[in-house]
This record gives sequence, structure tokens and C-alpha cells, in this order.
Amino acid sequence: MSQKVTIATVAEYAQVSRQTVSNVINTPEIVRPETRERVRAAIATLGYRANQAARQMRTGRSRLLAVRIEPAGDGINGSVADRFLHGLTDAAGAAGYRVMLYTAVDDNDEIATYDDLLGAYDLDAFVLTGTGHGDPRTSWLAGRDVPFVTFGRPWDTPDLHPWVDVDGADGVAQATRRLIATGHRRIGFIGWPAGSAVGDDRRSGWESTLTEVGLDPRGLARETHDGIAEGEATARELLDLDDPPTALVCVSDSLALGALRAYPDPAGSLAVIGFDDTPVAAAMGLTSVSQPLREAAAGCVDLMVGVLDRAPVPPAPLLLRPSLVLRQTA
Amino acid sequence: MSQKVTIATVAEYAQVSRQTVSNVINTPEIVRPETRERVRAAIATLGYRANQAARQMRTGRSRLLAVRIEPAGDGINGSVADRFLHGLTDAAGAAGYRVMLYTAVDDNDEIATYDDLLGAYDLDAFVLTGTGHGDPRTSWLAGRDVPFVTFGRPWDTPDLHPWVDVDGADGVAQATRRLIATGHRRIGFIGWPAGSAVGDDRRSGWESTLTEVGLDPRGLARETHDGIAEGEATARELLDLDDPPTALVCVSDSLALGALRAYPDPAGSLAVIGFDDTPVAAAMGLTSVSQPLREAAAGCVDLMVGVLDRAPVPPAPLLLRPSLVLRQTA
DNA sequence: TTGTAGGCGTTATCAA
DNA sequence: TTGATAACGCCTACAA
Repeated sequence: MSQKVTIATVAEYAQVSRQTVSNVINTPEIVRPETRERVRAAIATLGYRANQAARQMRTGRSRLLAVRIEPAGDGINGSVADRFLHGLTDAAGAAGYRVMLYTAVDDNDEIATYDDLLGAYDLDAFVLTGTGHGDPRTSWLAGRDVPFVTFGRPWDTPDLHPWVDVDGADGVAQATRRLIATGHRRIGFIGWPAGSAVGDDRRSGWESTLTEVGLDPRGLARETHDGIAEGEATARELLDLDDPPTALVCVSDSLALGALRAYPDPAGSLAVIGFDDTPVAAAMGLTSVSQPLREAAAGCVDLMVGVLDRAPVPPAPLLLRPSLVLRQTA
Repeated sequence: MSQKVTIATVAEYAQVSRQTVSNVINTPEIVRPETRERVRAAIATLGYRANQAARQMRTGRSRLLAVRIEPAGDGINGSVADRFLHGLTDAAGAAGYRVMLYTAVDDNDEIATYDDLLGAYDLDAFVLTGTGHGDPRTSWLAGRDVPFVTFGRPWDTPDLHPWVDVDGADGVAQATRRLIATGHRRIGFIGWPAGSAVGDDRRSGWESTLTEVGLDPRGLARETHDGIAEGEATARELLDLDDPPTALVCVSDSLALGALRAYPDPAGSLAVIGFDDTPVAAAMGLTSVSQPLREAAAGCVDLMVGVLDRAPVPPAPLLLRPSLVLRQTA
């Protein structure tokens, strides 16, 4: 590696003072165009890059944001996190920020990590994913004025902080309408146990859509934990009804894949739609609701930059609309 | 947030000089035990955390390592990257390092990013994944003495840098032996086009195992690009042979899932084994070769710490053994 | 418009 | 064993 290029190297090369170089970088408009160009040429020639550590010491800003990487879990829905992360890294990079990763086993552990990260690296902001009811993390961060954005609505205390989310109810409504449009009248729903904010929201999209068009949702919803086996068992329950559904909307792809297994005839007429458009769904031909994760990540970065760079006007939240990816199962 | 706690705050609180506090942190053995404890108590009480930016300015080390996050791709195999990343973040954290993410569209873009990252953040090391033949990235990094570790063998120039890898040939051999043990004699292989280092390695495990036990591999291997549809078509080809295989080993889960589709009877007797133990495999009951990604990530961190902290003795590479996860398909 | 001085928090050097 | 001093690279304030 060539010798370290500092602002002094550039200054010398361009025959100006260090301060002028700094000005060219930070407030170019106050430098005479002629000088500015000379300095810029020097920067390019020497391959100068401002040292973030030194800059951070002066400005207190690290241009670093942190996001938690979660264990794959059942894995099927894990790819959501992966795609979000990639989008976030891209968008952050475009805005001049870098993404730092951390892991945590639970909320308390995560809060301890905030403390660490903040103390050691002076992180500019955090991006939280998967907020739930009464999230202790948001109150901790808000309590210390640490900038953060959540991917996921603040379900209890709306608008205390910037957030981006995908309208799950709308996604499920799209799925339901698709089934109605293709002739189904008995449309069931397999959801997560009541109390999960995301799950309840998605279910509401099914219920309201049926009600709107005059169909009766009663008796056609079931709750279960996530998983293939659970989806299969629950779908069987519904199919065993006296007047069974001919189509199922599921709150996740895992449950949807299970539901597909419940119907013995592979060419059968049970329509199934999942949620998240995971790779498995694509592989299996499962119609599914797709979240615009790239846009969501970009939105998080926009909001964050808004909070960090601009006036203290809390940026407006962003609720994105998912889309339905049609495949073979509906 | 309470006032910023610096080394000076601690020094004052513990009635010592800043330097003594620094010594307690970095070279505790040279500080009198009595003083040491007093300083440690002060650190704990005040919640002091060394500022990395300042430390970096002095030492030139950032305790940061960078890894590329790749787009999900076909997604099925994407979860491999995800699990590796999680393990890496965990292991790095335990060793006092943090992981920074970056994206790149190709090798040149990635090299440009190295330059950026090195200049701006003084990264301590890079972790590269998925090395191929004649990888330009490794030569660039090696050329500037930037420490790095690869997850993936240097296929051309062995041992020029530390690496961790999983023995793909062994994994496929395990799969092949399993099929032989369960009575199969005609065992086919669906691989990637020759020339991909990883793919060729895996195929060799199949070929050598068959040969060892006196079975004939000839005519039973096919090459195709990755994908469900490709797997299905290729499997059909093999099943259409005069003397078709009764079992297939596939170089990836995607191909294996496709192969499963080729056999019309769901309860059929075509045994199939995939590679990577992706969530989809788990969901579909596909027997698959599982890479010890957590261990691989930990190994990368170990090697990196070795390079950074210790004598310039190049650490020994680490070749891990995968395991076969038995499910319904074999 | 450009240059000079000082300090951000830390650690290496050297003196006490 | 402990403490004073300087320096890492940058930016802000102020002076020229």
C-alpha cells in the first residue's frame, strides 16, 4: 500500500493549506473555482480519502449505522432479513453510510449491545427490524436521544419515531381479492396466534375483504405457530369442515407450504396463497405476497438521513404496498 | 445519555493519570494490583468504553472487518450466506471485532470498494467468500499487504493466504456412501458445468466413492446450471436412460428439488440427496449435505485474529467436514 | 479566499 | 509503578 495520504499530503501537492483542502471537501462553494479544481485534481491523483476516525473525533459523527442480524430461524422466512440487509447496505452506501452488524439473543442483550456500540463506535443510528408491542428497545433508544428508524410500525405508540413498514393487511387483501376474482367463495385463513401485531394486521386484511364483498369469514380462520407441519395440520382441520374452504390465505409461506401438503391431489383444486415470497415459494410455485424489501430498506436510509442531516422535523413514516406474485397455486 | 465518559473522567475518578487508565486497559500486568482494581472499579462505575475512533488514530487499527453481502440470487442457496454472516458476526464480536457490510456488483467493483473502505475506515481485515479460479480480489489484497481470510480454498495458488473451507468432495462422498448402504447400485450425479472449482470438487467425491467400491460412474453424471427447472430436466434425462439410476446425488438443493419433481410418483423410489441443507430442503424433507457454517465463520475469525495479533506465522488453513442430514428422500 | 491554532480521545515514549 | 508530553488526521473558529 502506498504511503498514507492525509489532508496534508494533498495540501502540499496542491500548494495550498490543509484548511483549503478541508474546505474543498466540506464547503466547496467558499473556495475559488480555480483553487478548488487544483485541489480536486490533487485528491484524485493521490487517491486521498478522508480518514473517518479523525473526522469522527472532530464531528462526533461516524457515518455508521448498525443493524441486527438474526439467526436464520426456521429459515424459510429468514431470506426476508437477508434481502432487507442487502438493500440497506446498498442504500446506506449510496448515502455515504456504512452498515455495521451485531447479534443479540434477546431484547436486553440487544440493549446492552446498543450501549457498547454507542460507547465504542459512536454509531450515528440504529435500524431495528421486527418491532412488537411494547418494544423495550425503542424506549431505551428514544430515552437517550439515539437516532433510530424501525422497519415495522410502532404498534403501541404511533409516530414517536420514524418508521417504514409494509402494509400486510393490504397484501392479504390483495390475495383474498385474487381468490374471489377466480371464483372462490369459501376462503379460509391460517394465521398466527392472536397478539402478534404483524399477524393480527395481516388477518384483518382477509376478514375485511370478505366482509366487504358480502362473504362470511366466520369459522374459516385458524391460528397456529409458524411451520410446515403446523400449516398442514391446520389446513386439514379446515378441509374437514362440513363446508370446507376451496382456498386458503396463509400468513406465511411456511404455513402455506404445509397447507399445500394437506391436499392429497397435487393437481387439486385447493388454492393457496402465502406471504413473503420466499425462495421456497418461488421454487414450489406458490403464489405469495411479496414485500418491497429493497424499497423498505431505502426508505429506512432516507428517513435516517433525514433525522441525522436535517432539521429536527420528524420525517413522515412510510407505509409500502406489497404486491401479489402469481404462480401456480392461485 | 449521560455525559461522555473519557479516559480522563476515569482517571480523575480513580485518582490516577490517564496513562495509568490506559495501561490498565491495554497492559494490566504492569500496573500495581491495588491501582488496577481501583481503576477497574471506576471504569465499571462510570460505564467507560474506549472510543474506537481515538484508539484507531493512535494504533492504526480499527477492530473492524468487512464482508460482502451478496444479493439473494435464486435465493435457495442464499441462506448459506446468511448463516455464515451470522456466525461471523458472533465470532467476531467475541473476539472484540465488529463486522462491516458492503455490496459489490462484480470483482472490479469490489476491489474499488476495498480501496474506499481501507482509506476511509482503516479496516483491519476482509473476509472473502466464494473464491474462484484466478480470483483478482485475492491478488489485489495480497499485493497491498491487506490482511484477509477467505471462506473457500485458493484453488490455484494454495496457501498464499489463510483460508477456511468445507470439504465438498467429502460431503458428496458421504451422500454417495449412504445411497450405497441403502442398496443403490446405479447412482447418478447432477453437477454444475465443469470449471467451477466448487462444483468439480464435489463431483469428485461422487466419482471416487463409486470407483472405490467397484461401481461404474460412467454415463451417470450430467452438468447443468443451477435451478429447479434445470434439475428436473436433467433428472429426466438420466431417468430416461436404458439402465436408469435409482438414486441421484446433486451438487445443490435447487437441483435436487428439481430432480424430485422428475419422478412422478411422490412415494416413489428415486432417492435424492442435495447439498447445503437449505431451509427449503428441510421443508421438503430433502436429505442434504450440511456445511458447518458456524464453525467455518468462527474459523475465519480465528485465522484473522491470528494474522492481526500474532507473529507473522501464516496460520494453517482449516478444512471442515460437512455432515449428512438424513430426511425422507434418502 | 486562504492560512493558523487548537483540540477531539487515545496510546507510545520517555522521564520521574 | 506512575505520570507528563506529543502525536495520530481532521475540522471549527478565528485571523490575515
